[in-house]
Amino acid sequence: MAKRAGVSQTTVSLVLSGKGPGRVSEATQDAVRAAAKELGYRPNAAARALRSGTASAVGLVVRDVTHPFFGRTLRGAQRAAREAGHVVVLIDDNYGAEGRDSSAVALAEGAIDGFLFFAAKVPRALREPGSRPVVIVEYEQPRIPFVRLDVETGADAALAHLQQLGHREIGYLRSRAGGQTFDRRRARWAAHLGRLGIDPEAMVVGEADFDAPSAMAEARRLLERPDRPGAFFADDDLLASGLVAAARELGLRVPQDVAVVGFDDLDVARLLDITSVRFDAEALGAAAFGLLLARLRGKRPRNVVLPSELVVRGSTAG
Amino acid sequence: MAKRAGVSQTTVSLVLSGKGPGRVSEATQDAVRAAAKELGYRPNAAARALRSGTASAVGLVVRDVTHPFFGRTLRGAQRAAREAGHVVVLIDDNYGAEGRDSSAVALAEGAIDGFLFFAAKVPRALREPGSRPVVIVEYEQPRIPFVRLDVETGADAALAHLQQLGHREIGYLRSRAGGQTFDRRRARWAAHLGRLGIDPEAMVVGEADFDAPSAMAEARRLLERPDRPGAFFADDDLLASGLVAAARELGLRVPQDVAVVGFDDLDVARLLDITSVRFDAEALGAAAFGLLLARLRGKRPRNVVLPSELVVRGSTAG
DNA sequence: TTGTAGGCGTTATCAC
DNA sequence: GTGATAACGCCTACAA
Repeated sequence: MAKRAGVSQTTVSLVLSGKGPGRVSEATQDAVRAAAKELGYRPNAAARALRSGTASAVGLVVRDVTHPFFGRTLRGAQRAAREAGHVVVLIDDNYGAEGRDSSAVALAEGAIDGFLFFAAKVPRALREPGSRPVVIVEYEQPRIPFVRLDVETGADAALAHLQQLGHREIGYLRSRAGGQTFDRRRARWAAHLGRLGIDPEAMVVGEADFDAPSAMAEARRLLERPDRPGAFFADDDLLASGLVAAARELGLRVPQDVAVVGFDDLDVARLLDITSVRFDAEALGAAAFGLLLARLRGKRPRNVVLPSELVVRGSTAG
Repeated sequence: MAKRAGVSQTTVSLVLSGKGPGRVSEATQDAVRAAAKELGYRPNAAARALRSGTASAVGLVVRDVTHPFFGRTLRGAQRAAREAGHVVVLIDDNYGAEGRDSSAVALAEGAIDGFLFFAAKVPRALREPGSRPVVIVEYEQPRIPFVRLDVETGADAALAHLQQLGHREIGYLRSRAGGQTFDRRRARWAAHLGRLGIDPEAMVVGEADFDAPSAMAEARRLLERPDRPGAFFADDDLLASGLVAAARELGLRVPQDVAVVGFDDLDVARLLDITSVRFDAEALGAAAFGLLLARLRGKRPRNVVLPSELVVRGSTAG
């Protein structure tokens, strides 16, 4: 024990947990800190968690850690967590059909103070009263605080932009992985076409996974259809990139033959010069952690909706 | 306590920690499990960690969570960890100059069994005897087990491929973030040029961050130089993508005017049709966790070097 | 096959 | 301003 070095034990706890000032003399505090440093002593987090009932750790459940947008969100959450002295435990359920409590969630009881669900449904076990607080990102469920992006405004801006360029018919490359955020994009697209008197059901629509081979293959299929429209709306920049890359392969000119808009403003959108609806992913992650922290402190935080911004590039307005 | 429901307490521990068979009767086991489920009881991980000295959690320290290659590595590590009943705690030091112990490392004492360092230097505090086990990924330090990629063979294959296409002079777009893995790439490039009697110091070389704006800006600068060589070697596919995108902007034909090779076989390499040295990122992460697990079990595992594969695409052999 | 008792390292309460 | 003491929930002898 480090107390050997100085004099006491309670005092060590007081000093090292930041409750020294006002209770422990400056001299003693310095002595304790010096001894701790010398012995390389660190308070045991497990013991602290057990005794205090709070672990300074939050779990982050995500469906796909490999998506670039998530990486940025993760960074935002992780930074905010660190600033608050918390740690982030990662749980990748890889689109797993874990209707019941994920094993990791179970595993972490007592070692995790609360959960952030990223675009994933909260299992029943965590919805019961008395269970740990939860915040959802990019998803909504009754009675659970959430942070999400204003995809509606973003989608409307993108669609209006296409209309302004003279496009009436707009195809759609959707994400195979469903989710509320994509449902919202689809709803705006359908509403937009509806206003123009076009039946969305009759439109050219495809579906792909979030990876280049899948996106390109599906994009090729769509672009080769004889009824291919002059513009495409994609759930995400990876999918939009598939469209642009496939168009080039097929010898179609972008934007003259096909215009494309995507979402998220990923690096790939800049590289392929794709018009995109931008969101601040880091802010999303940080806001999510902020809400969870507030909940952990017993507050009832207000939900957050972050704005979007349309970034026009060569894939629409060459 | 769940023991209320059935009969005992020791028994609950035995059953729920999987040590029931052979010590506890089937009937009692079932009763315990039923009661636990009914009460929604979960063993407290903090108490378990305190008592047993093992937390079933590993820390993963990384310099940049947003890099796509890391996302895949993370998935591999996380999956392997979950299969072994462990959890991954993420620590993003964002290229931070944390020479001393990162606060997160300190924070996690007693709640983390060991560390995985991804392309990051291990702080002194963790190198001292008696501290928690560490495994390094894509980096080497004396006396610390590691997993890394065979970048040398990959680089040689890429350089030989360019030579075969008739390229003698090869420019280089480097990563601004240093690291052993990039030093190795550079060494092979320099050796290759040296063998051809070319001074690497006199070659066209640039440096950029791992993001599209930075890569494209630097690529533009390199491609506009009058002494621009006919081929470029890039530390990574993001940087290679910057070269290809900039070349297109400048009206240069790829691969006729500029050939480009990158590393990692990221999605962006497929989208931009870039020749790349592929590695299995998930296997890297899984192997790293495997080594750490072995160390946690008191073994002295053998280091791992994973192979590479050159994927030839249109950026070199159109 | 099951129960009892002690202690892991902290923090909180209460005396001094 | 500082020190003793109990308890957080679990695991592991050891006893029954």
